[in-house]
Amino acid sequence: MSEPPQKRSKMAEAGPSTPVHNPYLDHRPQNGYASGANGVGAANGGGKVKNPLNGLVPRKVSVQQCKDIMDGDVNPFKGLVPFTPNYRKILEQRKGLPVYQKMQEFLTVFSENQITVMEGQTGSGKTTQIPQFVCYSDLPMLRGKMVACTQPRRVAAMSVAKRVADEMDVQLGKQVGYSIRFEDMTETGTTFLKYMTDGMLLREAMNDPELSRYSTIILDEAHERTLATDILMGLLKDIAKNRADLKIVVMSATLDVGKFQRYFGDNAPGGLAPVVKVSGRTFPVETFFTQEPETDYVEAAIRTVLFIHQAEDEGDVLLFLTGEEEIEDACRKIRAEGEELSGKGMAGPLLVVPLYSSLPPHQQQRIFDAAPPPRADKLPGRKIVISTNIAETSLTIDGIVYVVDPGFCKQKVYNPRIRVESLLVTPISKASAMQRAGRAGRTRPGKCFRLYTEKDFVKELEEQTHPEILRSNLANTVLELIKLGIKDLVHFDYMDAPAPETIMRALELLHYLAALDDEGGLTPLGEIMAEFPLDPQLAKMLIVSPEFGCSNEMLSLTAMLSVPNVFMRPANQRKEADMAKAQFTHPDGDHLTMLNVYHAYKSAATNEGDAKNFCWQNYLNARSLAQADNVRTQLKRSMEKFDLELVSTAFEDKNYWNNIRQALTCGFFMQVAHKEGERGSYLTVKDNQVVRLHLSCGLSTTPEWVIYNEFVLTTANFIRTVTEVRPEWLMEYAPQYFDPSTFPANSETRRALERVVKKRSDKSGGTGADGVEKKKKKRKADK
DNA sequence: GGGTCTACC
Repeated sequence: MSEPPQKRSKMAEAGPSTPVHNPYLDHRPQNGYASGANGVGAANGGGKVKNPLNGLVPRKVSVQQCKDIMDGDVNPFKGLVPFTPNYRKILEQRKGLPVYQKMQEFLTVFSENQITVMEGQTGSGKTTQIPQFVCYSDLPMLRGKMVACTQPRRVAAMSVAKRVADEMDVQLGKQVGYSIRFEDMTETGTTFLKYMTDGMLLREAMNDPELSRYSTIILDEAHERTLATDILMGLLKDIAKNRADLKIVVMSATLDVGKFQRYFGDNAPGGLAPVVKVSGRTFPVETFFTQEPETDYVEAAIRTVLFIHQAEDEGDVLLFLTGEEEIEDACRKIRAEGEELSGKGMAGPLLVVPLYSSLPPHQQQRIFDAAPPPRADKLPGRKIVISTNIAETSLTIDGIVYVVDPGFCKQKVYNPRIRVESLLVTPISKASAMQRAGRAGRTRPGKCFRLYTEKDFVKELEEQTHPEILRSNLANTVLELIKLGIKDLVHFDYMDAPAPETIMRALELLHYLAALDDEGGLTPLGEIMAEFPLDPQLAKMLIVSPEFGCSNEMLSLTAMLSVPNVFMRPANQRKEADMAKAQFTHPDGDHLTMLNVYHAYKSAATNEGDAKNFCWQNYLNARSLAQADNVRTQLKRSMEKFDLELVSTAFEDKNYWNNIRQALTCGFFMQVAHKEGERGSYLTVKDNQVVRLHLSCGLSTTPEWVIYNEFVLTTANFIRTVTEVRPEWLMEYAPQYFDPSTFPANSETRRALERVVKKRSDKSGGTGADGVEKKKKKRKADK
């Protein structure tokens, strides 16, 4: 073996604390590293093999020292066992990645700064390589620390961790692992590089506000600006002030890296955090615009796809549309037109494949099928994928050469004034348009057809998509922030601050749910609510449910309400699907129907095959139900953790369903609508929005008072997943919210509430104690 | 008559 690396290190010589030997290595036995079977002594055959880490000073490791580790004979992270041939094969590939050329620059910036911004285009290799460079330099294992790298998506966290484990020649779940909801593939004391979802790191911060187990935190895909990443950025900026030992790397793909530099540059020279840029490895994409704006983008898109099929060279097409119905419709039309063209001998055969998230996995897989072979007359076959935004970031399809971009997508928007989150078809941003175009150049040069004018692109499209934090109801986020110890939510250092009204709405909700006290701190109930991975309303109804003797049922219901819709309704079998649903329908409300479905599923599904069969026969989404079951298990563990009783009322008891509806009321009393007039029209309480019951609603009558799970804004205002409630419950469990004197005089809602007050005082001669308290006493008395 | 972008805990 060559001379000890530190003698060659210019970097180490430059540092003030250049040691003769590495002081950190003296601590190995204490911090659990290199002990037992993985230990240095176990594999090095009597100390003849030198540890490549000897003499390295964490965070002052030079590029040469890094390369010595990578090119060495033994794996210093795995008990000095020799590297495998596979390791060397992958290493050669790694050396070809653009980011490898930036190792020197990255290590220098990383060594000298607390916060580093990394701009890397797709295909640069930053997601796999930068965390490894950080590990070589940071050497977290020598101090019992970890490097975290966050991802917006679970699959990414899993697949990248697997790849990096291979690259580092270690077993996944040992030195390199991942942590996502439902799955922790890490080993305490062994794992030093952990890929995880951003939401998972945020959860960890709730119990470890300094994130003290990490020496470096890498936020990847920060340009996506997920809610969790945005909150983490604010937190990390704050934590970094108190933890000089914490390093932060923010990785982004877009050109708008200046915003990250400014945000993280408070203490940097010129107010800009240092940036390292690395280009990607993609092929050029030629972009075309229309001359005139299109009036009907779906029609224009279909026309363009057929034009490409007839006029362009071989290569698959990706068309972006906004939703399931639009996509299925376009698929049918393109298939029909394609067959006609093919029949006339004007074009080759087509394979048209839809892609959206609610599609069952085996159908999603079809996007990877090969294009049909050419016909006898040599006209090439072609695959057309018609997709939602899922193909923009989450799924990559190789072989796409042509992208058709009508310029729209469905986006969540939140209106705090009426407290409604809805999906709207909106123009995409420039950044999104660039991302879509890039999908054409992954395997060879491609073309992107934009169905809007260049002028509109330049003048009308926003630079970036509005970050999620500006488009969401923040009830959940605000609860998390308070749990994280953030006192002043309005002045928290957001990269983009949400509207104060949005925060106010969240605080108001939490206050009414009794999660917050008058000083804005968490109540004991609020503390528990924050621990549940649920919206506050759902958490509340679950936590109070033991008082109503129905916590087993509420576990099932909250799980069902936390997963995508379980009812399937294929376009050509709507009648059959509706009939199947009717078997489960409870006349008093959709929440109760969902519970019926869950119970039927559980009794039918004793094994996986039966479960799938039951779902198939009843037009139910097997994936959703399996997910609900998974969620339920997790929630049940939380219930047990907080000693919340798991109880049921006997099914024969006349209060079985009422108890469930009352617990529901405790969580959702702010989502109540009151019937106005006889034409099936409702008015939401306080916000006074005119709404109608959604078509999917299974109520047998139109009750005077209903609780709804969702407000949907499509062709009109609808409320979805609706259950009848009694006004007595509203006034008993949410006396403040339903105090008649807080409603406008002469409003129909106020008069209805006053009638209830009168009826109650006639009956009992008084108002009585707080509802939940009374209920508690009643249950105690029952025992 | 009317019906679900994508993720995450």
